[in-house]
Amino acid sequence: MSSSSTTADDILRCARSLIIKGGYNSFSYADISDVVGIRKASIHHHFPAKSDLVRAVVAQYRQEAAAALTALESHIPDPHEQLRAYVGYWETCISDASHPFCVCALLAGEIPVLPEDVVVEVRAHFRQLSDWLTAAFERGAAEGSVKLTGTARETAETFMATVHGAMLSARAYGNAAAFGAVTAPLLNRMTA
Amino acid sequence: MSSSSTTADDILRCARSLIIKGGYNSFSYADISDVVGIRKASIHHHFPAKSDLVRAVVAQYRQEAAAALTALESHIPDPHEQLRAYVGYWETCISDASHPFCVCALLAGEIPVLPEDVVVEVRAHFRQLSDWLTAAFERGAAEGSVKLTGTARETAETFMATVHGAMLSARAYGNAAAFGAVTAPLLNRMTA
DNA sequence: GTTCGTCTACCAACTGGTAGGTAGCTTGTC
DNA sequence: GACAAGCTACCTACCAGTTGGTAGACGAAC
Repeated sequence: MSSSSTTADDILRCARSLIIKGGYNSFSYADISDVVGIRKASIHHHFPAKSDLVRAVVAQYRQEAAAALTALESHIPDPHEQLRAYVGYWETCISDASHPFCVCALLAGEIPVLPEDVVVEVRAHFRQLSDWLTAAFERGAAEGSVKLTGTARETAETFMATVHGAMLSARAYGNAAAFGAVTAPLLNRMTA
Repeated sequence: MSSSSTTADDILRCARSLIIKGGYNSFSYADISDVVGIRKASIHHHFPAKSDLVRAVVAQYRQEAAAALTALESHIPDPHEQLRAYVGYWETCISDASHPFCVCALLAGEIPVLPEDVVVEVRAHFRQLSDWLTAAFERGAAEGSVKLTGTARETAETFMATVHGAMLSARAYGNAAAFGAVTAPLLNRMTA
């Protein structure tokens, strides 16, 4: 259970990037089999059903996101700069095409056709991110470095939605710069 | 070509609502066959390949959207109220669950796995909507009823992204009210 | 008498998933 | 130190059901 089993990690990594490409129904165990260099049946050994695999991908993603947001909080004291760093992270991911979409934002669009346990994880990610953003806006407003529109929660929800919509626009236009074009006014407006 | 062929329309309508549910790869000709009450092979008579069908769905959707936006423009003179009406339209669609997602916003997320001709249509919708919003913001700013953040184009792109992200949030939370919670601050902030 | 819409009957490829076997490692016991 | 037992990770071989798509026949309508 410690570390040796890199195969399960390889499968998770591969599944993640396939999900980012086109969601739950856009990939199969055969696709993973090709990339990881393992037989289809062996994937079922690690993740009995497809829903198990995708749930594991989202759970791992959420854990990493939580850790990254906590790290960001401890490295950057100013809430305004934290929000900028969050957006900057995605700007980098999109422009180098390494990880050009939030796993949960993509899966959220497919929720009506997703297995229930995956839906639960996706929903939890939205709550988690909204909570973090709300806290940042609250501190920022208290310190006077950030301007709210409505409550901190409302401002955070609007902020999150805009970032997700910006990912969609970048894909639609086939142009990574579209992400920055959307988020730059968002960040500017944030300043009191 | 005139009107008699309602079957093709039935197929288009059905395909549209299936796409709204979960995107390109979440439905099959068999699903449509069940709903429309026609054999799979007969669907192929109207739309030889799946990409033809989906391209037609998006093309029809774009045409309807263009007509609706034009109508909205002629009925509501004030640009600020036009933008409010646009958001209100989606708020209604989402709360009565009749049509709870923009076809093109959903497909945009899946672009890397979509047939090229569908991608072209989706991209065209984003341009079309962005143009309409930009024009509204330009007029609104000129008349003083709307406040810009950056250029009219930038403001429009941010506005569009926020509305799309709000659809995603409503799905993720499983709560139609989440759409309004995101868009209310968006509309309030718009006021000079 | 040809065009149109639908049908039945196929198809190969792929889907997620299962059954059963095997090689290698670890563990407990004599 | 030998050896059986159990476990893990992988394999081949298979499954039924579904996928998008085709061929060709039929009746109705213009």
